[in-house]
Amino acid sequence: MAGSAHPAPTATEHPADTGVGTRPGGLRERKKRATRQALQRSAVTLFREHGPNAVTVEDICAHAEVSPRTFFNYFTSKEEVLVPWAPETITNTSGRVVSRPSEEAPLDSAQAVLGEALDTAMSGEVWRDQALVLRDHPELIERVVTSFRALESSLVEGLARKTDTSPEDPYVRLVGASAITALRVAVQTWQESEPDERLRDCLEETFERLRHGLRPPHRH
Amino acid sequence: MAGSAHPAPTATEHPADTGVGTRPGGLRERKKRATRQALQRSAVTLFREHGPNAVTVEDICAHAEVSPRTFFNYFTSKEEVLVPWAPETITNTSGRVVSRPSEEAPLDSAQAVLGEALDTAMSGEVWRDQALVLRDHPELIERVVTSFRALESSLVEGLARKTDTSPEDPYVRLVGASAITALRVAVQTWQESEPDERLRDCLEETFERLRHGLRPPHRH
DNA sequence: CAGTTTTGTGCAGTCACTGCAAAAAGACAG
DNA sequence: CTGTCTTTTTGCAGTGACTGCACAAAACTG
Repeated sequence: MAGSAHPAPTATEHPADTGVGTRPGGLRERKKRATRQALQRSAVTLFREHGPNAVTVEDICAHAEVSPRTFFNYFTSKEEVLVPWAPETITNTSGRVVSRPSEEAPLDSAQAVLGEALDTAMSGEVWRDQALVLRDHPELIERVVTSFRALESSLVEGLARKTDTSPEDPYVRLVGASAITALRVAVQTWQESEPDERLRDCLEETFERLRHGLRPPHRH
Repeated sequence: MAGSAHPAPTATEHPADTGVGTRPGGLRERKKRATRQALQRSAVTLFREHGPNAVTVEDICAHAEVSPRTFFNYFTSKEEVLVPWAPETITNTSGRVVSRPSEEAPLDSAQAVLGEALDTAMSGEVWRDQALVLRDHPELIERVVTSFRALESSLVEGLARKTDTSPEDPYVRLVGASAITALRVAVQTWQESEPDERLRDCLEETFERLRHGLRPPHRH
């Protein structure tokens, strides 16, 4: 049956890579998601409680009731549980950019797509604790930065396709990188602002400054 | 002798922190610099030859002819040898920003200061190999990102003092973060450009795009 | 139920990194 | 030169992240 959807189903897949053709209703799928979520929730909770340094992978797994070895079937490092983006979000980003209106400026497309990504992230159950842990332990950014770069790459690829250039084009690269930077600064600003401040507004304001060429704000 | 230059000379200092009052001519000072340099040169060279993954701290120390334990007296992680900034550069940055002309726009001050920092880094003997290793092994950026954040912090602090605001001010933060991003993109672009391209020009062009609000370039 | 595929687990091993205490070596006064 | 103080190097023992491998357990399929 060479015409099957899976040309090479023989390859052993790791639990983390949800095979494309796996039906969402299966028990395996549900268990996999449950395990991943349990590990992430346990880890983030313990990080928040005792500080990331004091928490070992063994602790996390004890709390999630799985074997220590299993942790690394789902996350490549202890701190990866702090990544706010679903793998799917990163993958989708380039496509979302492409399907923005063609007359829209690249920076605006980036803002729109990253805004959606942020909404998705914030709807996750662990978002708040993730953000707090990262705020209180800036060293951990090291371990999370790779996922931001992945998001940036996807963003840049989308922008390149949309503007019919290459992902190596300096302009497109700068827009992508600056957009991610704006995202980071917006979140940081938002975290320190009044509780009723909306993240969407912080993001808008930050991108607005970028559009104004980072000129100094007016004094009154 | 409480009147000495060192009020508390009893504290045990680690070799990495060059005590403020140490005379530059002393044999200790020279040996310390030599050891640090030997370790860095050995590490970067071996990284370039066999790939960072295949090189252990033990290998590095064997090549530099010091004990493995000594490595961690100078660097906090194996990959820290790839940081292009001298610790001094990071420290000086805020001051350099402050001493820029007062009428200069913040983004321009940042460009000027980062340009100098880049010149300093490029004058180092290991710069080229550092850059190549980082280009060929993007995963390692994780371990270097902290030093970029430190540079960013120093930059932001200088900008805040210069514009008489606080380092938490969203505008100042964004300018600092964007400037570092521009630096990164400029270096990346430069690495892929023709060999006669000047890094200074890439930097100028990148900042120029930022000043133009990241508007799309004109089509001809 | 029997066979296949995927997921969980145990085990052994490598290696980065740390604290501690003692050895080695430079600095300095007399 | 000698003894003393300070700084740097080193050895040692330990923790814990992470990996490869082989096998057990569980889920899917017919």
